[in-house]
Amino acid sequence: MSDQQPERVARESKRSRGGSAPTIYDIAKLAGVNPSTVSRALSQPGRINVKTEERIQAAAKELNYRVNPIARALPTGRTNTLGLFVADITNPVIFGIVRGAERAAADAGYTLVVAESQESGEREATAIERVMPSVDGLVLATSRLADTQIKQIAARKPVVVINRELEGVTGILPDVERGVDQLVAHLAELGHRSIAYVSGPETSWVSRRRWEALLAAAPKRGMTIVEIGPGVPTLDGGTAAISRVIASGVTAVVAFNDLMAIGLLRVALERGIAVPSQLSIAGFDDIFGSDFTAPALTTVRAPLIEAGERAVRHLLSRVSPQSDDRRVDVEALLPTELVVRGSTGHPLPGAGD
Amino acid sequence: MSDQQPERVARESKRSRGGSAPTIYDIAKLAGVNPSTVSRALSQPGRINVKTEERIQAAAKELNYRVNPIARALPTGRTNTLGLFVADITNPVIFGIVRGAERAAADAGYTLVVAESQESGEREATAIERVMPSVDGLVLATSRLADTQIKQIAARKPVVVINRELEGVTGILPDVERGVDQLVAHLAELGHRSIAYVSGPETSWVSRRRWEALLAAAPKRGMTIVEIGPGVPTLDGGTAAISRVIASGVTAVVAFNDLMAIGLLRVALERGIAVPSQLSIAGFDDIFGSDFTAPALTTVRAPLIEAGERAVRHLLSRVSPQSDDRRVDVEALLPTELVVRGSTGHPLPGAGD
DNA sequence: GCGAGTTTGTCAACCGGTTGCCAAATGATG
DNA sequence: CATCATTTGGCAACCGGTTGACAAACTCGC
Repeated sequence: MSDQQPERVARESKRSRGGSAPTIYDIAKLAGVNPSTVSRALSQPGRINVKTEERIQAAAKELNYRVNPIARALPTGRTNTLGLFVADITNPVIFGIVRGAERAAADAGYTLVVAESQESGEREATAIERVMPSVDGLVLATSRLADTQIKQIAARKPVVVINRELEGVTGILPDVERGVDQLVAHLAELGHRSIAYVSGPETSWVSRRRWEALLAAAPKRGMTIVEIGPGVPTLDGGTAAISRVIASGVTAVVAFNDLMAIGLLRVALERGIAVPSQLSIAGFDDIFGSDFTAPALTTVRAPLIEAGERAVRHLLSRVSPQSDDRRVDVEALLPTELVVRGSTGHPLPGAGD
Repeated sequence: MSDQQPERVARESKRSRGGSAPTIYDIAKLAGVNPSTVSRALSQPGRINVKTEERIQAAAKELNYRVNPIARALPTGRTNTLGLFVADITNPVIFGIVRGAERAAADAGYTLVVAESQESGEREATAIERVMPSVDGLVLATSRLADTQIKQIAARKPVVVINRELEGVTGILPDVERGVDQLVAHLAELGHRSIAYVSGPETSWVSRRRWEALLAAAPKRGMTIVEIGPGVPTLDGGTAAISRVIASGVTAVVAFNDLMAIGLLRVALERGIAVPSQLSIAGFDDIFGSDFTAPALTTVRAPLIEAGERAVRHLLSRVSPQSDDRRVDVEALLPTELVVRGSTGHPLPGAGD
């Protein structure tokens, strides 16, 4: 029976009436070879006779062929896509991470899916669940998930977390001590003897780390330090803390992040507190806009773009080991550094008393 | 011949040794039905006997089944993914758009792919080409592509452009006149008689529109207006324009966007020019941080989150018509409004002469 | 000129769903 | 109880690539 390839014929005829994108079958027909040969020619250069390969390439160009990533992903399981999950995409701390990640992914020919959990662990879990099957790996930048949840996810797909330490999961971490030491030294040099730390969310690993680093550094310089918080990591979280800061009698306050620091700065100025002479203020991250304030904000800069880049590059090295010769150094902590601007200065004699 | 289902058997046995995610075949086996029945039960509730459907649901739950979006996308062509393309993800104007788009997409169960062209039309074209087959539609937020290129893309997939007017392509546009009228009226009221507009990139549709609106509004209030530019839409672009602004002798300057306005503000203060008494400065967009400056920036706010939301919602209505009853009103322009802060004020007598 | 070793390209299964078609089962009706 | 209409669910093709196995064609040495 001439059961040749009825369905194939049907397909060709359907295809020939244009419309949808060209497939390797179209190329195969045009070049007079088998579809699998086309597939090899396109994805494994050298596997095929040069002459044939050229013919196929020509046909592909003529049809303006683009490989269909979805069709390719199905049998291979490789989607050439990475997922980036952030808690709040409008938080300027995120921008740098997103940019670095996007750039590193695009450079490697990968697509980046960005999802925002809007500070909700539940939303985050849902989004991850949905995206999981169609990505090769995930970057969790400011996860609101519990450690165990993250570990479960990491057991299914390669995961990199940023600013979080988790056993068995690669973390991109800042060298908190470095910047904090610089900051504390800077404040000590200016003549401050007492600091307050306005902390961020209770669950924030970063906030704890910053506090611990301050707690270790301050006594070494003969300074006292108190913690005020926890608070929400926003402008409002900063403004809300001002009373307690003032009540504490310190001459310098370090906020969990720049947003809170700016909130503090604003409300301090509103209340007629001179910055920095009556109260020095410093933040963390050096976000966009932190030099817009008057006085501009002293802050401990974190290399956010590099964090995003490194996270993605590490993920790529795990996803496609051959891709990059130079392995990403995940172990090394990201260097943080103090950026001195106008919001810190010598305390007035008697300030803070 | 008992050619029963040799391959299926092989598959099952492979699958049974765990590892990969459960499939509808696993569910089918567990529930004792055909895979196609499982597919129907899961994607067309009601098509199947209630009793059977329940059994399948139970099996799915037991196996913790998640539909594989890639496998689903292949035969249907629907990926449940949208693409968002921006020129510069660190530009604060973008943040709102991204957030609005992400939220609207997530709410509809869609995944958002974000790609950054880094101001390069070529990169943008490449990224679009790569992502195109795996998205159901695209939002171009700050495209650097030529009109004809965009039209070609729009012919292949649903496209929505933001802040750009293009025949045959849906555009989400701001009501520029509204905010500009308010701004010009505000300046006139303060006593200004001459304005300069520091324009953005030559190719920017928005910059042209803003200039046209100013050009129309200023004379109505008996004010003169000059254009200075084009310039790059960044802080540096603003600072670079200061000499020409001063030379023009105006008492008020309106910058293409907030970044340029802040650049102008900074360099003006550095040069000892009092703001606003010697020079009033205003911007556009009301980006994050535009109220951090001293004085805070007067600006024409654009509802960016809504722009992103509306873009995606419109796209969704085209992609899955049944999804939403209420159609998105794309025609309506997004209302812009003046936000008065400290950077505009009465000109000093003799200022600008 | 012939057998061994390589290269090249074809066959067909497969990834995990979706869906048109149809037969069996069920239910309604006379 | 027979007949016809309606559900219900199975079969198999299909989406567009990838890839292991293998046969045909080609190369080479003796």
